[in-house]
Amino acid sequence: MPRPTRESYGDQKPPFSYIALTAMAIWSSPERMLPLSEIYRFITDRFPYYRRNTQRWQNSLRHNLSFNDCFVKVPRRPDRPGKGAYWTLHPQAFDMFENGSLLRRRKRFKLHKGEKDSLNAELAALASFNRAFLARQAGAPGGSMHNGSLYSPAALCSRRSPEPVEGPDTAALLPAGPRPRRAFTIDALLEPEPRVSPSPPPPPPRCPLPLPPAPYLLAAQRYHAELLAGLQQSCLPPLWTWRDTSQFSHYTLNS
DNA sequence: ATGTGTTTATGATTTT
DNA sequence: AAAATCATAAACACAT
Repeated sequence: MPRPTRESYGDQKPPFSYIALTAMAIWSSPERMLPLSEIYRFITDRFPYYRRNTQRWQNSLRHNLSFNDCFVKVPRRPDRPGKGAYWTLHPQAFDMFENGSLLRRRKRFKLHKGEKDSLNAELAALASFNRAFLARQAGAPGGSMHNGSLYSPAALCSRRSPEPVEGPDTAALLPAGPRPRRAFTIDALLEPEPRVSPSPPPPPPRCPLPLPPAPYLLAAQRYHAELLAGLQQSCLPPLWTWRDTSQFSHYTLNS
């Protein structure tokens, strides 16, 4: 029998759409979000078919990322420099595949105008937020950061900001859902955390400085934490589980 | 220059 | 048959 483990499809094209492949990649990552290059890598690592043809399928993949509302482009955290943005799945997009099987998509995921606008406002706010952070950081000497989870204490939050951080201050919420979410505005993010969840499991430990703790950095981290919380809440009971890529039936929700 | 993203267009395939 | 989904190409902007 054809060895059933490891890179099973060989040179055959796997029966997954690009949307499915991308969803796998994103969902297999610990943070549920990946930059483009790592999505590529996930696919080529597991499916030899895609080791050739590059340029072709990668173009298609990029097309899918920007065209489909189920994929959300999240700006990089300023303390995580790198090439592109991160891509994640929209919290409401988990029922895209019927029964959770990645083989065939059940319904198209399309956001309505208002929802899309809200989300875009959020992301734009975060982007300008990050820009302001970086600008400020550039203006302040001293702190040579870059070291894993740097929390460069000084160097930020020094004097008045030379440029008024101004982003869309629409009180945008991640659309709909019974999910209680905090408004994502710069002001809201800069405020002290209003006790989000009973168990605060922020992997990056917050610095307990009461007064001037790198507000931008904290806010960006807070944003990511909330995004993750939203994702996990949406899909927690059924988590992606697959042991191996050898059988597509393993690519199901909750198995 | 190259990697990322966005967008429009066209044809194939699948679902209903 | 019509509609939805999917694949591919291609033009373009933007940033590094």
